[in-house]
Amino acid sequence: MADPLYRRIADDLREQIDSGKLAAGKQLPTELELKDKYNASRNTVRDAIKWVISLGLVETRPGQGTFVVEKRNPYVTTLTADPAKGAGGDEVFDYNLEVSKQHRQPSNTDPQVEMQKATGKIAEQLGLPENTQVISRHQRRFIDGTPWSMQTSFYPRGLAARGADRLSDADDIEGGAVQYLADTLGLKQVGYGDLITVRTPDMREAEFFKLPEDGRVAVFEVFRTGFDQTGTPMRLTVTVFPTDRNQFQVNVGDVPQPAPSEGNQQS
Amino acid sequence: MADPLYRRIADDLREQIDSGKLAAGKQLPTELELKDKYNASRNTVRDAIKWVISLGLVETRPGQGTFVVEKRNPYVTTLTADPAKGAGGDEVFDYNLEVSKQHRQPSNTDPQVEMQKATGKIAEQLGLPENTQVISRHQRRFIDGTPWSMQTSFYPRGLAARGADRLSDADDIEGGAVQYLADTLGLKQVGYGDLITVRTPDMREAEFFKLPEDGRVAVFEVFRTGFDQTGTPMRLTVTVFPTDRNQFQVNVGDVPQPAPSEGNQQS
DNA sequence: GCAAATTTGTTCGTATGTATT
DNA sequence: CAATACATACGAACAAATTTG
Repeated sequence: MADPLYRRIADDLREQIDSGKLAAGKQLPTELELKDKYNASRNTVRDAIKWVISLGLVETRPGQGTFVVEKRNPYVTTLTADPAKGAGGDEVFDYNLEVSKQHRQPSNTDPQVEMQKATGKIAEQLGLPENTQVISRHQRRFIDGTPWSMQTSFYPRGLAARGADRLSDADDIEGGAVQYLADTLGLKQVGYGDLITVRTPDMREAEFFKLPEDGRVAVFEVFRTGFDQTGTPMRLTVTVFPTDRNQFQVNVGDVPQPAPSEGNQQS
Repeated sequence: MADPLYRRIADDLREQIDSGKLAAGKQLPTELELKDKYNASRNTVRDAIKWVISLGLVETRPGQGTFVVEKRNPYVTTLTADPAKGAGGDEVFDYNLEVSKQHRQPSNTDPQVEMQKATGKIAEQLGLPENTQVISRHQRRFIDGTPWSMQTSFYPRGLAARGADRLSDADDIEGGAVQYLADTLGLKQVGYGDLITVRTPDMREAEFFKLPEDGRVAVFEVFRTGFDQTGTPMRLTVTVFPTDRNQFQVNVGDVPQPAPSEGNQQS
């Protein structure tokens, strides 16, 4: 019991939440009530609450109170493409299809297209010199109306110059960009590599996903590099997903059909 | 300037770190110095520091000061097995091999073997009724001496009864458990599925990985379910990795040899 | 090895501001 | 508009960890 007071209070709150005595969505006693209950000052009680906030167990709403966080129903993205569709089909199409299969309603914004200079990681993954012009296509996606992911695809600008000019259009590309590149330039994506990382969200991401500004909810950042038949990177897709509502599935070899995780709930 | 004072101070500190004016590993001014610099109280300065801590930019060390965090060199785990080795070879062997390839020194503890009752997710993934006896084999791994992952594999107890009794031994299984099961029982792992999730670490994990106790550094939890030739789950491996020093690579189709990310550094 | 100085950690009190009901 | 509840801010004192002389 050498632990500081605010930690002991926090541990007691945590125990009540873990045991289900304080159910998800329920309101905790107010700061003033807790102050009396634990014979502590209001500041100490607030320190205890900050601790359990940091553990991701509760959240405070100004003027309302402190509430036990509700677990979200995670959406599972399968990174290993269905062989039937070839390696890494259309992102948007796949996405809408997969989400529907989990009986949830997908939607997405129109692509926002920009010309940019490739820097750092983008140039590196695409195998281009720094500051080469690239086409950037950005899209935001929702599931059942809640923001789910932000995606930006980068293509070497040379592809548009060589005839794939619709890459620069701010419209969805029917059948997907990969199929379009195969049709117009004979450029086939024969494989891709995904690099999965986790970091704190930046301000734009926190705003879009409605995450707390202090970065306590991390985001996945997935870098997908697609390769053509010559082994050259043909595109890089960077997708950001909040870790509190997303999971990934990777299947290798023979995996029985109803994948072990489907429309599930986290422990 | 409607922003509260502690946020303005925090933003100023953040800017100095992002711009490199405060380099990684360097010490920030002390709380008393910052208090003078910003004409704020010590408590307000401390609130500002707590904010940048939450953003993962700095850390405080009692008695020493506040320091800009050093980025870790991430270790990249490839989840899609090399086809040459068959689907999902030996975990330990693969691990040591892969780590060596990234020119870093792997090590791991001896397995800690226990008999347990399958509950919740474990029973579900293994396709067993709740409270069925399972063999649990737990191991901890290090890279260059720093703790890197905690892994627990669960096998239906029936496998040991049917002749694979070394599953219950607290020793490394030469050539890997998957190979051992193939040799003794003719049970071949023909495929596996990985489910990648992120959550806050529990106390044991925080202690082992030396993570801050308040859960601001999340962990990956990867569930790997292995299937035999009949499509039956033969084992479940749950591995926990801190997100601040781990990344995952998934390759599908033809991906050129020097994988795009190798011994790299995060942006 | 110890004592002093430095620096962050904990706890209280108090006052006022802002958001919501 | 009033009441309630969390947010911001300051001041103060003592504790604990670490470094330094």
